[in-house]
Amino acid sequence: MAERIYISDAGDHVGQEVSVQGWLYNKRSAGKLWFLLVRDGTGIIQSVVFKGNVNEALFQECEGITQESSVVVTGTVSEDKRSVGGFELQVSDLQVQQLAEEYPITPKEHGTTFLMDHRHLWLRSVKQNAILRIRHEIIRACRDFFDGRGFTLIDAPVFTPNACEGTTTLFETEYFGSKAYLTQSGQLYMESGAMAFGKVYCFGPTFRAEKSKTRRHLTEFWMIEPEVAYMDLDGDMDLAEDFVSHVVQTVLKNKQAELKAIERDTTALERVVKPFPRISYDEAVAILKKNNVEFEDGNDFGGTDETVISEAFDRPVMVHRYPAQIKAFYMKQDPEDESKALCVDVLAPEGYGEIIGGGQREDDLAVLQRKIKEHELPEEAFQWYLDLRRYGTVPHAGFGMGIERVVSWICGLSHLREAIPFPRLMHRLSP
RNA sequence: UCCUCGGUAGCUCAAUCGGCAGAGCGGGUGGCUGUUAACCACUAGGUUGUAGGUUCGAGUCCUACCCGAGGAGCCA
Repeated sequence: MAERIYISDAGDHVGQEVSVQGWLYNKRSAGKLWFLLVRDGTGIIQSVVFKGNVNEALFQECEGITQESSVVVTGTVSEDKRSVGGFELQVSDLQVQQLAEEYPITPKEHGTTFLMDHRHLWLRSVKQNAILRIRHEIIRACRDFFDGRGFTLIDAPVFTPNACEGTTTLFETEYFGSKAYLTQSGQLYMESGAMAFGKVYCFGPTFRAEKSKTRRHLTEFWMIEPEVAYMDLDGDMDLAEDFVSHVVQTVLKNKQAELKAIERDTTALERVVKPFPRISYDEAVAILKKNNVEFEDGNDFGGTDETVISEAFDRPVMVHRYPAQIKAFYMKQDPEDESKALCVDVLAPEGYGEIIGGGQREDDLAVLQRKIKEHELPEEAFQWYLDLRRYGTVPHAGFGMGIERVVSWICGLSHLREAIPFPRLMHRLSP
């Protein structure tokens, strides 16, 4: 009985008879030869069926095997430069588990709507496979980073009773006769966690009912949010640049094959090492003015503004101290300039825009109560949050990083929808 | 919500001034001992998003609607 192996390990079995359990990716014929490209999720191996080596019935069967039929191929592993991947299988036996129906995704071009309609099958293709493996590596690097620094994972709830940043972008749902909302951030809960554990983070899905149809938005996306007690804005920026450079360098180290599969030029990624430039909002506005961008001082930056600012630097740039007016109620005001908030956005290079938003939180009870009133938020719903300022309040800070935006940036994707297995967009709820 | 663009074979697209609805891929049949999205020959495949209208004649022009894509705003 031939040993069952994964295609990624084929190089360790040259000269041995092994079997591979997978699916037919593509096939070609040349008279008395069949070239079956078999994939098993770990790779693709060319399996050569020579008429003289197998019985007539098996050779005949090759003709009928359709794309994506599930097959178990047995043969001897050999090294061959003519084969993509360098190894191939000289087939001695082949079993068809199931003869697939006509497969909709052919090796030729398709439009994105069609591919998105078949997302459950599209995941099988080489590029999508590579992207999602990189996503996995990014997530692992994120967790390793915080786990290795003594952070405790504190899971935030998905159902929430109130908004943390306005109500227009919340998904509302019925909850035993009252209303609940799907979370748009775990931050308020992380602040609670930081007061209990010192250093915490959460990682989970968040939801925004923004009616935005752009390549940078999903209605459901994954966010990792650290929060640290006794940390100020500078410490927050130190943490962010350590974090981002660790994630990028880890992917570069461990996922070269996948980056090559998606044809990502990694020279810009190799420059992502600390320190990152830190500029104030006012300095960022000056960059826009210098580049003749029409911009009204005091506004938030748009997508093209962010691109212009980030193009002034060769690595991610941290923009801090935005006008307090355009930021959320929980942001602490800069004691040296009350009109500014102690916040920071990290802008990725190459036009990928904001990947991180965070800052130091307001830790004074009276100020927070006043802000909640000013933002016309229901104070009732925030009593538990205000308790954090009543019982041992301390300076604290944190940030949120959108995983898909980072995947999109590291992979060089043109759209966020390929950065998550099953994207949820304004016009896309299935598959 | 607003702006722009689009909807033709299973898929990707073409169709000149309003004049016979076409190609590649995929499917089917046959051929080939080293193919790399193989190739060669033959073949089947259509209610042109929907509903009206103009016209001798509409994929093409007009009206309304439906669906989608990109962008704006907003954000990670």
